[in-house]
Amino acid sequence: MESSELKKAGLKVTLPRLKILEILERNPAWHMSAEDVYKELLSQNEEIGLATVYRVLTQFEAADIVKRHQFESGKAVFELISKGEHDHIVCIKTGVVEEFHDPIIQERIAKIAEEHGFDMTDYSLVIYGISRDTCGVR
Amino acid sequence: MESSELKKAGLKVTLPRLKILEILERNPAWHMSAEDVYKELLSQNEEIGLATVYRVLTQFEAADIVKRHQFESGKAVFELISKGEHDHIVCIKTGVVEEFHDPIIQERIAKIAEEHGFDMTDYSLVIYGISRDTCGVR
DNA sequence: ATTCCTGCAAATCATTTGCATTACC
DNA sequence: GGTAATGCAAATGATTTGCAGGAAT
Repeated sequence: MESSELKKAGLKVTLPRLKILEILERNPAWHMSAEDVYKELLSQNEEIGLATVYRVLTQFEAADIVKRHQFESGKAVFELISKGEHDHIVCIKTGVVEEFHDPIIQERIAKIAEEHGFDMTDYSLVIYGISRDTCGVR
Repeated sequence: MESSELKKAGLKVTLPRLKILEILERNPAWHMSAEDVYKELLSQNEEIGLATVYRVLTQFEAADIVKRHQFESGKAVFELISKGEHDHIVCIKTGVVEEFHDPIIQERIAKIAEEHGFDMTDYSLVIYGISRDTCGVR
């Protein structure tokens, strides 16, 4: 049950938090903005304010339940952390997001941080391009 | 002379544009936000509005004179493109930005884009961490 | 002269916050 | 019942835009 995840994070189990968690789990492929989550709630006739969505997502981030990404679009998107580490490749036309994982890159990144005398806390790698599949060919 | 760069981009040669270009060139190590540039202008007693700074930086971006980066800080930072390609390593305590360049990573990135059927237009790689040098040890 | 550029103030967008009310344990 | 969470509206911070006046070619 999902409520245990919330308790473990020291968050009271409330309807908004459960609903938002459920929406994120139902959209495994998609990286959702706060607005996206809010619209989804509206379409389910849930009376949850946008401010609450922001608050909950921020709490989830602090609790390592979701990860916040800043792609080029200006608005932050969130995804569940549950699935293992991965990076992103984003279509600049359609917004489609795919994921990848490359041990060679990760190893190099760790080495570079070390060489620069940094204790790495995180990194962000996003490839931007045009998906030949979904954008038709030219 | 810098004015040729502006003309080539189809931009009229004006005082604000020259001043901003000069400031970016004088701060080679630093990645400046619009606000940073604006403050620097003020300290030089230049009567240039913040809106103009934003407009000029956006035009420079479109003309491939500068690159816009969205680090985690919430505000965009800009740097001259002139220097070759490089990626960034950012100290989350001090905001210090260092640069690096790794052909192995770039090669892998190109390959990954290819494998996913993307025509890569760009990518963004930022390492976050704590700089042992500038943050003292603990 | 014409067209493009600038400054200012007001507008917009994403996100955050204050406060009175409500829901959990 | 008491504390923490929510909804709403107003506040904030970064960036953009409308418009009238000014500069560059």
